Amino acid sequence: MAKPIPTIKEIARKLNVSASTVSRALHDHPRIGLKTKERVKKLAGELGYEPNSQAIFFKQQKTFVIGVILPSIREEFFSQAISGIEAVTTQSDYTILFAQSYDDYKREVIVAETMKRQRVDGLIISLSKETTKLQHLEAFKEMNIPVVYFDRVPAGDACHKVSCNMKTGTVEMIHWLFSEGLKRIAIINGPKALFASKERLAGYMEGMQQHKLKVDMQLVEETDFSEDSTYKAVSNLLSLKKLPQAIISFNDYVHMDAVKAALKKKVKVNRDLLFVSYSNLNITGYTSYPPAASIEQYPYEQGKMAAEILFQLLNNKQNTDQSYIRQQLIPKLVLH
Amino acid sequence: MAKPIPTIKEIARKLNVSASTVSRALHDHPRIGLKTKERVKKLAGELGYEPNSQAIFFKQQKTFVIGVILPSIREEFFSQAISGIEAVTTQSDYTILFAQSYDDYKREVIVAETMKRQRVDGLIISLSKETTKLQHLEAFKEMNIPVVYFDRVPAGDACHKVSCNMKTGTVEMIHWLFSEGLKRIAIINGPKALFASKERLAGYMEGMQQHKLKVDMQLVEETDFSEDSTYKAVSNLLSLKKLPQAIISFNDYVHMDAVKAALKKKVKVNRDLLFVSYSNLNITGYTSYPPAASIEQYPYEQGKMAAEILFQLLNNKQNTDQSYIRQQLIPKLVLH
DNA sequence: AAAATATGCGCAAACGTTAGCGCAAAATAT
DNA sequence: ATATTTTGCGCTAACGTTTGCGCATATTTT
Repeated sequence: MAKPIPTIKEIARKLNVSASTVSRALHDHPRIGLKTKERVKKLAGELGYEPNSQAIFFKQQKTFVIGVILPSIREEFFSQAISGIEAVTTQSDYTILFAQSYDDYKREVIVAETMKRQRVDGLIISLSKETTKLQHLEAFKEMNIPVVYFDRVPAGDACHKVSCNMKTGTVEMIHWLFSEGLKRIAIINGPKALFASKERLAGYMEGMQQHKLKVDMQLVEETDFSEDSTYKAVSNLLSLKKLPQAIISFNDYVHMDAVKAALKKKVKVNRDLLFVSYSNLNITGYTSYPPAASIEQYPYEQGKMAAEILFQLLNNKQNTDQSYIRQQLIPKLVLH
Repeated sequence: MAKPIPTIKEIARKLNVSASTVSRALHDHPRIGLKTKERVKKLAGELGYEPNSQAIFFKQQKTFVIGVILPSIREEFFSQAISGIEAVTTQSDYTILFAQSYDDYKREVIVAETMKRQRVDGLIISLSKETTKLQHLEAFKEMNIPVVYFDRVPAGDACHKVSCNMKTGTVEMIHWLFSEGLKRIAIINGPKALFASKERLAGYMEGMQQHKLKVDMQLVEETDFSEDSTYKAVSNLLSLKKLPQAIISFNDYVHMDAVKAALKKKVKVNRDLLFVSYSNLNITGYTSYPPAASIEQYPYEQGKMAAEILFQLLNNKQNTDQSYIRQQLIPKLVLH
């Protein structure tokens, strides 16, 4: 019943040869005779032999597995990103050990440790929004396991990372809004701690200043991404004496909640008040009020690039070159 | 520079004790003296020792990894399902080896083989829509690796599976449509090969017959899930002499494309023609024309149940009981 | 015919960890 | 004081695979 999983040893025993001969025969080693090779391969086929990667990788101190930690796969942004990663790993016969942090720092630490124990060959991670300390990830460096961050990346320079330059993107957005004649531009930003929020804010400031528009901090709101929090932000903006003419939402999800809130307040969306956003997700195409413009952040490409950088690091094991790779994608403003 | 990854051996050497003592000390084995335990744990902490799961699992012939193969994580249904799976695996210190088939049979075969080589302890899979042969998965059984199917399950009885009873759900849907006074009910079904399509069709037939509505096969269309294909299906339905009063779409994605098509044809969606669907995804809440009713298929719960069944099988390794576990969830009709 | 080379295969060690067994010394019971 | 138990630890083998080395036998070159 519980048929034993066929091993090289078993094949060797049945064929009265040594395990090394079987191993070499299966790998077409030149020093093994043709007849022996055939006998081995035939039996291996019949038995349905599958090499035990666990054993091989254990011996080689390599797993051919890379860890991927994302905040939440339910977000289209991340599900596209992981597909980009997968596109690269598949080509190199790597597999993905997957976990979500659910934007929970503690969980991120736990799953990171699990992956460390599993001896992933490398790690690709997009940080949880709570994450400020990086010890759990520094530990990978000490074990010589390369880590590549993407999208939600740490601020410092001492890491490999891929991200979109949201500052540039935001400046471009402001340009466009200005060219449409809109001057009172509000922004619903993410939590201040997020690097992504800082970038957006910096871009907002710069864009406004480039057009000699004075920055009114009443127009800068914040959301923790919950629907309630976004609702509050919209309420605040709509209760200003001088109403904003445009609202930039942190991403398409915030955008959708913001529109929902505005509709409740009887705002004529995209007529009285223009809504624009980041991410450019497919789903907004199905909604009643897609953003008038959205900044494409290329999640698939970001994932792909992160994976490519990781493989570059894996193949440069000698690590002669200690510099850090930092790639920035130029986001694109997409008009709808 | 390339600091060696700390091992038990290294700790043993530095402390002048044997490797077995270190191993036992770290596991709080009663036969190890208190002082020794402390010395070992202290050094292990300083060195940042992490047990090498690869080695342990190799020895134990167990990986504490389960494979998960899904058609596409971009679909909210599957991203919810994997979260359900993860909720269970986390509790048991298992990790997820993840891959997508992209609804491509060949890819499904390839990733299944990779997982076999990686010696996953078990596999959870939702079949690609192209999959009709199951040899690549039968191979797992021969290696005594349990396989649990969910949602897109094989038709036969000889497997463990979790799914929603879409026949019941469809009958219920017809009941409701009938109670709303609608009698000419069309359905845009999925590819005939899919078990899910067969179930829906069976439910459709039964529902119609229960209300003495004659089944007009002109009202039964089919889509391969591409936007074009769905567009064609809608066109066909709208060119019938007697127009349908309601359209049941295979899922919410088909529904959204169907609505898009209908709008192009100047149909007053949900007024002249009622659109209903399956899946009850969150995103439809943000769309202009959410389905008037949708059948909740509990993806999170399906994933969770599949994982629970898998663990049940893993813990019953003796496999005394050779029966197959088949769970059916009762779908719920949600009105919008 | 002897020497050099090529061919075909086995032996043994190694990767990191665990667990059964055994052995000495210390502690307890007789 | 002797017998028994307990405590603390080391030795060894094992998991499946790969690989350097070595040893025959077979083939080719002088």
